[in-house]
Amino acid sequence: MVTTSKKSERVPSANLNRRVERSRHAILTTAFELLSEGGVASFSVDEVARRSGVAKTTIYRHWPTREALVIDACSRMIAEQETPDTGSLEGDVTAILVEIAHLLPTANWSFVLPSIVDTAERNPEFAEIHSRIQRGHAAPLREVLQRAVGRGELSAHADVSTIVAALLGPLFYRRWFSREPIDDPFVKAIIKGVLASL
Amino acid sequence: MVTTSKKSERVPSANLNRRVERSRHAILTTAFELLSEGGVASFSVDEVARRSGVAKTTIYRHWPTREALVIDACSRMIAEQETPDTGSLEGDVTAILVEIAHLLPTANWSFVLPSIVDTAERNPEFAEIHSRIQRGHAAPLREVLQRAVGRGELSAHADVSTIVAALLGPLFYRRWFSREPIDDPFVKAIIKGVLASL
DNA sequence: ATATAACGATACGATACAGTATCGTATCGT
DNA sequence: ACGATACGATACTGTATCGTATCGTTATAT
Repeated sequence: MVTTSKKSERVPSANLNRRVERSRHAILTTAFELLSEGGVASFSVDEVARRSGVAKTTIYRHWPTREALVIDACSRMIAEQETPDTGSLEGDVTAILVEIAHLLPTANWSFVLPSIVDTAERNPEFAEIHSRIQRGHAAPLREVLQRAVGRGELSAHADVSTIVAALLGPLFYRRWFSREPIDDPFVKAIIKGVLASL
Repeated sequence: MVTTSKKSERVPSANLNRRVERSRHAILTTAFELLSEGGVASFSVDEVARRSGVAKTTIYRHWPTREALVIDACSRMIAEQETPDTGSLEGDVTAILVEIAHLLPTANWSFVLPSIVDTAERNPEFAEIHSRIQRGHAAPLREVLQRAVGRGELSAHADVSTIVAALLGPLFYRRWFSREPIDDPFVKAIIKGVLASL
């Protein structure tokens, strides 16, 4: 996105303007907020302009279409999660799932994700974003599982994808489908069940 | 919805008109189709009128608002599923999950459900519909689990809700989140894992 | 055969939204 | 200080939608 040029001395601003940065930030922040509240469907450029105080003209100076802005805002919603290293598979998995269980009812992205999933059902661009978000969620689990294989704690034949689904699936199910609370006993029961059957 | 009156002889039509029935059916069929294609957000009464050939005026004679029509159409999307009785818990659970695994990538409701989930996140009426759909999905599982408890095949202390989440969660996860195929080996692996840890 | 109810066609008002155009002003880098 | 650039305000076009109003036509039950 950053303009690169061979003759960097005549470029108006090698590092972006402060004003531009301010505008973009204000717009994106409001876009986040709006997405969290109403999802992708009810997102409108006019409303972003109203709330952010930035003129609609300026928004269209930075993003060519509404679609582009929504996609940009969604892309920055990917939850970066740290990968724990407790030494044991059970410890790692527990740390990850407890963290997710804590985020699921509160984090902003958990309110927007259904909207993205829905849109992704018919829109390839959103399918791509969704895929990236998804990989982000599963990445720490995949890593600790691979490590467990390396330590010999887990069979090299174990199907990591299946285990991830068995661990994350029930939590996601409770958040968006059965809408039951995701408390500690539940998380522990899921972990115990999955690890016991390996 | 059916009009009941004490003086049934003076009522214009005790059993509804054929015309009314035809109109309602044409409208609902088109509404289904439209929902399957674009979800709740992109659903419009004008489009239903265009496709069904039924005048918009007529649609509003039967449903007071767009909202009411969408809700009615969604309500009829609940998948009725039969409860198997193979004699063993594993047999019953397998029958149910294989059936769901087969429906998930194909059934109409699977394309609309994300949209309903998303809408339910902010709209109580849709939350209610979603809840009914959800109970419908889980009902057969709950029943065979209860039966297993009755037979002594399953401890009376077993947490049925947790087991349902452990079984359905991974399948739903693959359909809408990781978007991986839900093949027979996967389903079997999930069932084996859950039942083994009881 | 006829009255009643349902229907179709069309037009309408109100609102929301995407995206563009214009023009004057404020801010930035130098 | 000054020129380039970004910004704000406003207005505008075009479209989509909801929901209503009107009125003539058709199907229905009896």
